[in-house]
Amino acid sequence: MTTRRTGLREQKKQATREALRAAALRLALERGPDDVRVDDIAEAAGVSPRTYNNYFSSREHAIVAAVTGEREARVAAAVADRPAGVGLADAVIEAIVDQYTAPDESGRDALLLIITRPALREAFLETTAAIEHPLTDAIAERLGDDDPHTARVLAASVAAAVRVAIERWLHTTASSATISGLVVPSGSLPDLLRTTLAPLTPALDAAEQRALRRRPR
Amino acid sequence: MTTRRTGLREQKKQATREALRAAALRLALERGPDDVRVDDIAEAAGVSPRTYNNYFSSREHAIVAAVTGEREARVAAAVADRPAGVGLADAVIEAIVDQYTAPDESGRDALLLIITRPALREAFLETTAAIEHPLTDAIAERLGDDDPHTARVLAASVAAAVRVAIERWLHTTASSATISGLVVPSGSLPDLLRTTLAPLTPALDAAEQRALRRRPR
DNA sequence: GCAGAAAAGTGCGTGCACGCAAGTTTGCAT
DNA sequence: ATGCAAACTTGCGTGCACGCACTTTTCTGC
Repeated sequence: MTTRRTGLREQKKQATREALRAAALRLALERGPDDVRVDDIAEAAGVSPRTYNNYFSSREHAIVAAVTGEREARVAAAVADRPAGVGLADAVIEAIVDQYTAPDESGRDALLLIITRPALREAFLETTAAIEHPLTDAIAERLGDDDPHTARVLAASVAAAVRVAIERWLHTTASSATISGLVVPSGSLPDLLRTTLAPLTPALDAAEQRALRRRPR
Repeated sequence: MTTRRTGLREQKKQATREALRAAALRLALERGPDDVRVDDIAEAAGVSPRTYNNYFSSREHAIVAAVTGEREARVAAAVADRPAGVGLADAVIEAIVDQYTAPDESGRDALLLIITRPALREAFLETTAAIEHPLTDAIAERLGDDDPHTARVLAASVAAAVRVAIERWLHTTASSATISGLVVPSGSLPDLLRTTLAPLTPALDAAEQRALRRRPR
């Protein structure tokens, strides 16, 4: 199940990617994200600047990636892992809530960093799009791959809704963080995700019913 | 109803924007889009290169904008114009189909240009995101602005679905265009849009029912 | 009308993304 | 073992996005 297409090659690749991620985050935390050049990141990770952007298309992506990790894969796995008994909507929503609540990103200050800088917030929002394809597969699995297009649309919609939720979360926490100093009341994120995703429940349910009717197990 | 915030100022601004759009498209058609520098576009439109990207964030956006026009505004208006009797789902879906079928973009060759070049296809896909905010307003209007958040999520989902539809359309037409030469069988786009948007109908209906129950007219 | 404010356009400098064409490492099969 | 092919890295060059400070134009209140 490990994503190991080929041996040594892929290992080094992941190692480089991880080194870049770590270096980017470390430097950003040390100096503040505006005083980090991609040359610095590349040097710290021991690769050429040119190689750097074989991995990341922007400085911001590298930093954000260090915080978000491989969340998209984890979300898809979490959906697949829910017992077949629970409804599709529940499976999807709870999987997402779980993965976005984890151990609070194993780095509060990193999250704070992201929240404050506009460019990083932007990049952070963009990561929501990454769950679309893994989630498509996970949903298609549950619907029985008869109609992969429906799964795709649903996954895209869920991803869009997650984006909206995080947008709102960033909006509110940015305001309150400005006021209260350094408080990051991330406590409301799960609720925000649930309420934002709620309007999509009927669509998920309907698709599930259709699938059951077509392929009664 | 005209977006006229202030007089002469806004006019000149729109004129410049239009000049840039036109210049970008003309040059792209003349020389092929890869041989157009933004300096050329700026020069052709009579502004400095620096001014150019006060208007467009990339060369591709300028070209695509010339073809898509202000579609997002037209979609929102079309939704608002549907009689109050028709259901929300129908209003939204048909408005979108209409606006994406118009007179086939008043320029077949321009569309063909977009379809062939990867960078332009990318930019074209991104335009779907632009309908989110206007559409949010239009949907909120129909739902009675009690809960603007629901409207937002639905609009974002619809935009995502439209993106998926166009992605598929580009995919299929790119293949068939390669084979058959210059044929652009855009005929299937409306159908594609309808089937792709269909899975969202339950969500739109449910939101509408909730609104009706809360605010029986 | 006129003065001051606001906004649009401009010049310049910097950092970055990305294509291309080597060079180098890894994998695989003989 | 060894040679070949594919993948990854690298240097270099080009075009571009964007911040900043400044000029010019348009708007607003007196």
